[in-house]
Amino acid sequence: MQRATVNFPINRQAVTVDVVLFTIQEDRLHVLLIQRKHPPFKGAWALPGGFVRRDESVDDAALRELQEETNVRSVYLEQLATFGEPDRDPRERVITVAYYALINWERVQLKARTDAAAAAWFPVKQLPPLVFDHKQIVAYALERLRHKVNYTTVCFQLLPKQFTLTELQRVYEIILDQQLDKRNFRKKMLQLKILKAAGGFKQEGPQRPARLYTFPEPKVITLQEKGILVPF
Amino acid sequence: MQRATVNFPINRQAVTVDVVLFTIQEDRLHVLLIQRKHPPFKGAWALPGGFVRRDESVDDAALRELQEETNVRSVYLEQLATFGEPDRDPRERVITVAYYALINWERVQLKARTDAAAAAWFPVKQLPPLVFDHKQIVAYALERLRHKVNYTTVCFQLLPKQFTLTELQRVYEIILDQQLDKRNFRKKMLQLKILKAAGGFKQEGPQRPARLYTFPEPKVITLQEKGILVPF
DNA sequence: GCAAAAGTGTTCTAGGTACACCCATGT
DNA sequence: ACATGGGTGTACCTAGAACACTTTTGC
Repeated sequence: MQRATVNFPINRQAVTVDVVLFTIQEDRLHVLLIQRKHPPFKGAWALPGGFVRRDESVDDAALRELQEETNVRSVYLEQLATFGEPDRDPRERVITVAYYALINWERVQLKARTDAAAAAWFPVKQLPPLVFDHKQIVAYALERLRHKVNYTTVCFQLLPKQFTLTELQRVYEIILDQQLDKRNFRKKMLQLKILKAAGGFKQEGPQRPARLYTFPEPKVITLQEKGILVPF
Repeated sequence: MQRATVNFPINRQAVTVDVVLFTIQEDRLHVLLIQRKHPPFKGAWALPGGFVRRDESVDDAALRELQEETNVRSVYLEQLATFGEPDRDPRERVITVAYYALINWERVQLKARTDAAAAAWFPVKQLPPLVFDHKQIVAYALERLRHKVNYTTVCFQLLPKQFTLTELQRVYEIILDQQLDKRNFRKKMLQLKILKAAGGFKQEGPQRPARLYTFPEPKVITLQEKGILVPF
């Protein structure tokens, strides 16, 4: 009798969101990390995140945390998985819903937050030690991103509105960590008919200007029917 | 100052797990549902699930709920996604971590639970009205299962230890909801070299006996390297 | 001998992979 | 004229898709 009523409050849990925000800088994939300002693990690096409020959806909480760190509203954000080992946080039981997000490097403007000492981008291959199970979360996010690249258009989220085919190919190469054949890449990308020539050209050095393209689809699309992008 | 301490208890949330348990009966994919014994929605059908306890991992909570319904310990269980709209439960804010699970029809033994009036299998194509967002969760589980079938060996979880190639093909056909070519199916399945002839034969009617196979790998494997099973 | 499911190979086609040279520009 | 990255086409090969008949058994 009493058990049912006693159990109720006991079952309430702390729920957080953590976001693995990727961008590309200097030809490498980077992840945004926050240096913790408060114990536990004060000074250690962690993923941006925080508590889910009672009046917002979990997705909204992730978006909000991201905005508080980066000042950016519209990023591509996708739920990854929920991590719920009872001892993953030493203070108390915390269940976290992990997300990953992609942002074009031109749009990033970091903003220090009150409860974080500093925010910085780290190359995903050279991460500092991370608190809790955040290393595992980043590894999982990277795995998901690598898979997703093969059959969706998530890569475009890492590029500015207009980009050249070579820049696009670089994004694929950086994420997949392997070189791709230029002719095969272009052939495949263009025959998908998802890119539109922007009309303009871009010239970086003393060479032939590169044609600029845009991705007119509103968001990320899955290419199951159109033709899979896969291993090239 | 006071804010930080006040916010803390407010941020505690009710967290549940819900499991979409699939099995195959009568050549159709079925889902296990529970008829609610208590308000709200008393008498309505819902996915099996319950609160995550403070001392167990979220995965363990899903396993425990499943055991309480089916009496079965080792099922294939995979986290699907977390559903966290603030108004998905009319009583209060409940965040649920959804799972899907697969079980061989021979191993299912339903057991009525104290807080559920009844448990029953429903064809996934003829579900009754479901409470909360459970209809959406089932749809998502089905989508995941259909994808997963193409590049993993999850299907074997729906079959007994020993099975014929025709039975295996039926499982694929039922899940994908399309007919497959017998010769191409067998060719592809056998060249993956993941099946072992069990030695025995199975005969159902007045026809040639079918060779029995087993799947010796301990669990579900991903076929990325071995060769993708995909659309046949 | 007939009904009913088990079992078996080949051809065609599409798409992935490998590969090398000319083009436009700035200095 | 040369250095630099942009841009283009073909041949080969593998894997998926389509397709029909023989085998084994019970009645």
